[in-house]
Amino acid sequence: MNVDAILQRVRTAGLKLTPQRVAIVQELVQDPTHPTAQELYERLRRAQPTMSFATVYNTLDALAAAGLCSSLALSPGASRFDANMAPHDHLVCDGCGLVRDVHRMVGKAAEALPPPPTDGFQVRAVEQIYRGLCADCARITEPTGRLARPRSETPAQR
Amino acid sequence: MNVDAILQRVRTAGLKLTPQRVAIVQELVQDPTHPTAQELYERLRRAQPTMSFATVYNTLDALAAAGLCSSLALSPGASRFDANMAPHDHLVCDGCGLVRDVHRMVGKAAEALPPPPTDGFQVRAVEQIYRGLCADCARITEPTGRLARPRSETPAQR
DNA sequence: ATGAGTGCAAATGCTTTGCATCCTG
DNA sequence: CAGGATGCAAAGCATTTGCACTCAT
Repeated sequence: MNVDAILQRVRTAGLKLTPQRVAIVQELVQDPTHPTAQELYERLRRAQPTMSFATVYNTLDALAAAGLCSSLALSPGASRFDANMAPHDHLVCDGCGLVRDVHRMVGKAAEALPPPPTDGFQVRAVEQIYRGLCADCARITEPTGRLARPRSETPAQR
Repeated sequence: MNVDAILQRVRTAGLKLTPQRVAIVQELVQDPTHPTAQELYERLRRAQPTMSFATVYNTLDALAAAGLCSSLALSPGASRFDANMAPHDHLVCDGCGLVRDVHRMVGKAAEALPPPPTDGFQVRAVEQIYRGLCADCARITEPTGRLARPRSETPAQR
C-alpha cells in the first residue's frame, strides 16, 4: 500500500493528519526492515528536530490500533513496526536480529493453519515466526551450531 | 519432563547445581503459565530471601542456552519462560495477556509447515502464535470487537 | 583450590506519563 | 475554537553489568 492511501485511511480512522504523522508514515512505509520506534525517531529527528519520542510512540500505537500497521514482538527488547498489512510471516535471524518478510504459503499448507479453537478461545490472527540464521550469520557460525557472535549486536539493516 | 530429569541435564550441560538453580527449575517446571523472570523472582524470594534478579536472569539464560527451557517474546515488555520443550505453539490473549500451550497439529498440517528456505536462511525453528481473546475476555468484549478493557492489565494466572 | 555462580546496587534501554502548548478539522 | 496532538522531561519497568564474595565440583 502506498503512502497516500495510508494517509487517506489515517484520516478515515478519525485521526488528525499532522506533519509528524505524515513523516512517520512515509518513513515506515518505505522501510522494509521493521524498524523499532527508537530507530524511526533517530531518523525522523534529522528532518524534524523537534520530533519527540512520545509522538513517535503515540502515532505508531494509533496506527496499530487503526489496523494500519502492526507491532511485532519478535525478540526481547524493542518492538518492531511493520506497515505491510498483507498476510505474511517473519524470518528472524538469531545471530544479527535481522527481520525479513516471507510470503505466507498458499494452498493446502495455508488451509491447514487455523487450529482447532480451544475452550472458547477466539483466534483472531495466526502469526508464524521462522527463527534461524541469515546467510551472513550462518557463514560465521561454528560447526557446533553455536553462535560465533553474541546475539545482541546491532541488527543488520538491508 | 520432570524436575530430576532436568536437573540431571543441567549438570550434563556443564552447569553447576546450586540451590538457587534447583529452586528456579522447580518453580518453572511446575508452572504452566509461562512466567516472566520478575514473576519467578518474586515467588522464589519468599523461600530464599537472598535470591537476586541477576541469578534468576543468569539461570534462565543458561537454561535456554542449554536447550532446557525457552524464552518467549510473545508481547512487548517482559520475556516469558517455558520449560515445556516438546514442540508446541502458543495461544496469546490480547485482552489479559494469558498465554497457553496448544499441541502442535499433526499429519498433513504439520508437514506443511517448514517453508521454502529463502536466500540461504537456515531455519532452526518455526514458532506459531495464535492471537485472539480467551473465553473470559471475549465475554466482556463489546460487539464492535474492541476491547472493553485496556490491554495492559495484570495477566491472568491460571 | 579454583573458577563458576551469587548478591547487591547501579546503570542501561525501551516505553509511558503528565502537563502545558499548539494546531488540525 | 475545541479537542486531539505535540514536545519535553521525568518516571516506570525489564534487563544487564561490575565487582567482591561464596561454594559446588
